[in-house]
Amino acid sequence: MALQLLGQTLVHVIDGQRIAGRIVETEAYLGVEDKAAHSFGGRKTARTQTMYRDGGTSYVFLNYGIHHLFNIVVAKEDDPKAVLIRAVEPTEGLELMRARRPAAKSDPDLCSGPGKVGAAYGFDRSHDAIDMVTSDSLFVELKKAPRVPFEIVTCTRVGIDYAEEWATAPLRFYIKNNPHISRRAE
DNA sequence: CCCGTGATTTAT
DNA sequence: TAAATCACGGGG
Repeated sequence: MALQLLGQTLVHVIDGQRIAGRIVETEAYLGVEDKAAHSFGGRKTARTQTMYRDGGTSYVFLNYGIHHLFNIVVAKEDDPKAVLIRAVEPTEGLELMRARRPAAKSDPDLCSGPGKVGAAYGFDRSHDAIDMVTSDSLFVELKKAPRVPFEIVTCTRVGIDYAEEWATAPLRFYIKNNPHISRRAE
């Protein structure tokens, strides 16, 4: 699912204004087996319970006390798998994004990282556990085939060195040569 | 390189 | 109740 989401459009409507962008970088978190996942070992707490919802639910959590990271739950109920949206190529609402991300030095820097996406889209804990299938303010616009074909790079995930053998699992995906990703593999 | 920042989790 | 942890980003 992390692969299918690449190239699709993430939309957030605030006060009738659309913030949108093309998903260019994702990471998969594979539920109870994955030592890097919040739901590893079947952990079900106040924070992680939204990971146990049905696919299409948003999962937003606060990271390092500063950043709201946006994920999409992707499996069936009680199977806590999710995809982290790590980077987006902005397409609509650039002015709103710039206002929310004063530190960004250029447009490609607006959403080139998971914390940046959270800030630019205005996400916080109130955006957690939303059913994106029925929501008219937070959803993914799906296209059957990408307008422009792209190559995908597969590599290891970022910032999970503690996860032992799972730290090297090839579960990060991004669109090759896209200037809006957080960082290149090598 | 180094550090802020604070909810969540896990250890006493 | 206390301490450690952490799916990051910005500034030197």
